[in-house]
Amino acid sequence: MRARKTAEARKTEIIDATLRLADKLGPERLTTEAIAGDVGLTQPGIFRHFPNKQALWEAVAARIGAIMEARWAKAQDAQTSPGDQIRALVGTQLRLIQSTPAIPAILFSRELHTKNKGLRKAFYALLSRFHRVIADLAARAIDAGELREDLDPEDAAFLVVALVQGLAVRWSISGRNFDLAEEGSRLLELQLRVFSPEGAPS
Amino acid sequence: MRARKTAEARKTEIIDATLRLADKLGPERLTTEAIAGDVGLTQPGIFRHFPNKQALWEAVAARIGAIMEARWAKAQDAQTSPGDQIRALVGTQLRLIQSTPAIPAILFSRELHTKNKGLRKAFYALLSRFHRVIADLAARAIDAGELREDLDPEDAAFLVVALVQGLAVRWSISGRNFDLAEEGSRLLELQLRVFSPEGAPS
DNA sequence: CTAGTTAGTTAGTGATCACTTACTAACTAG
DNA sequence: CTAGTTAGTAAGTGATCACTAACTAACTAG
Repeated sequence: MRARKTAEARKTEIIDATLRLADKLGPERLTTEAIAGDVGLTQPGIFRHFPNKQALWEAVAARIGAIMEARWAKAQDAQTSPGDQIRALVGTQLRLIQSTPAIPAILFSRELHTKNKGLRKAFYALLSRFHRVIADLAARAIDAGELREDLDPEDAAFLVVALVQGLAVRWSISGRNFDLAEEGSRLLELQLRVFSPEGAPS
Repeated sequence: MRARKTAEARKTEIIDATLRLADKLGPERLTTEAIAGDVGLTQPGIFRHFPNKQALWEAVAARIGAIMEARWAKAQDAQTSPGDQIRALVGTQLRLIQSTPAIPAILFSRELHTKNKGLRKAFYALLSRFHRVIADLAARAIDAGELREDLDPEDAAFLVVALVQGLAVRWSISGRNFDLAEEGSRLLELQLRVFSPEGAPS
C-alpha cells in the first residue's frame, strides 16, 4: 500500500493516464491493467474510483469537453478581428490535438461509440459547438467586410471544421509525419484568402 | 457440413461479411465467431481461408483499395472538364463511404493500425493517391482557366481531400443524420466557387 | 485515543477470443 | 472405382479482461 492519495487526485491521475495510453494502445485495447500500472495502482484499484470502465470513458469525455471549451473561450477572449479569432480557434484546436492525440483516437473509435451511445452524442455536441462558434465568427467577419458577402457563414464554417478534422485524419494516418498546427495554419490562410472579398491576386 | 464452396468464393464471402460487420461492431470488437456466423461457417472455418486474423484484415484493406482505385478510374474516364472530374471523384468517394461505412471505421481504427503497421501504410498510400489525382486535376483546371491562377494545386487538393474526410467524420459522429453525398456536393460547389477566377457574385 | 470511513491490497472468477488438433465428408484427377 | 486433396466440423486450450470478495492499513472526526 504505497502512497495513498485522495479520491479526487486519483481520479484525475487515472483520467490522465487513460488519455495518455488511449493513444498508444488504441481506446478499445486499453486495459484497466495498463492504466493501473501507469498510475501506480493495482488493477482493481481503478474500480475504487470508477464503478466500471464505461464510467471511466464518460469521465474522459467530460474532461476532453471541459478542456476544449476552456481553450475556445480563451481564443475568443482576444480583442482581435473575427478572422483572427478563427485563426486562433483553429490553431488552438490543432495544438490540442497535437499534444493530446488520444482525442481523435477516442473521437473516431467506432467500438467506443457502439458500446456507449452517450459518448458519441457528447462528442457530436462538442463538434456542433465548435461549428457554432466558427459560424458566428464567420457571420461577423462578413459584416465587417473581412469575408465576401455571398458567403453562407454556416457552410463556410463547415469547410473550416472539415479542414481541421480532415487534417487530423491525414495526420493520424500519415504516422504524424508533419506538423499539424503549421500545416493547418497554412491551409487555413488559403481558405480564408479565397473567402475574402478581394482574394484574386496575392 | 452444409454447402461446401470453393476457397475463392468463401474468401470473398468472408471479406464481405467482415466489411459488413466491422461497421456494426467496430473493427476491434469484431470476432471471428461473428464473421463465421454471418457467412454460415463454424468459427474455426475462417482459419481454413486465412492463416490468422491479421491476414484477414490485410485482405480487407486490399479489397477496399481495389474498389477505390476502380471507382476513381471510372470517375476520371468521362471526357468532361477537370472541375467536373473533381466533382465526380468526390461524389464517387462519398457514395462509397455511404454504402460501405466500415471504410471510415477501419480507416480510423487506432487499434488496427497499432497492431498492424502495414495496414496504416496501405491506407496512407491510398489517401495519397486520392490527393494526387485531385491535385493533378486541379492543375489542369487552373491551366484551363476554371480555377484561379494564384492557387497552389497541391494545397487546393488538400482542402478538397479534407472536405471529404472531415465530412465523413462529422457524418459518423452525427449518427449519420444527413445525406453524405448531398451535403458533400453542396460544400464542394462552395469550395470550387471560391476557387474560381470570377467567384465574387453568385 | 478510538471508531468509522475509505484507498488500497491479494486472490480469484466467469466470459470471451484467437487459434489448434484431430477427425470427416465432399470433390476431383487418373 | 479409387486415392489424394481440401472445405468443413467438434472439441478444446491458453491468454486476456472486466469485475468481485474479502481483507488491511491509512486517514480523520469526535
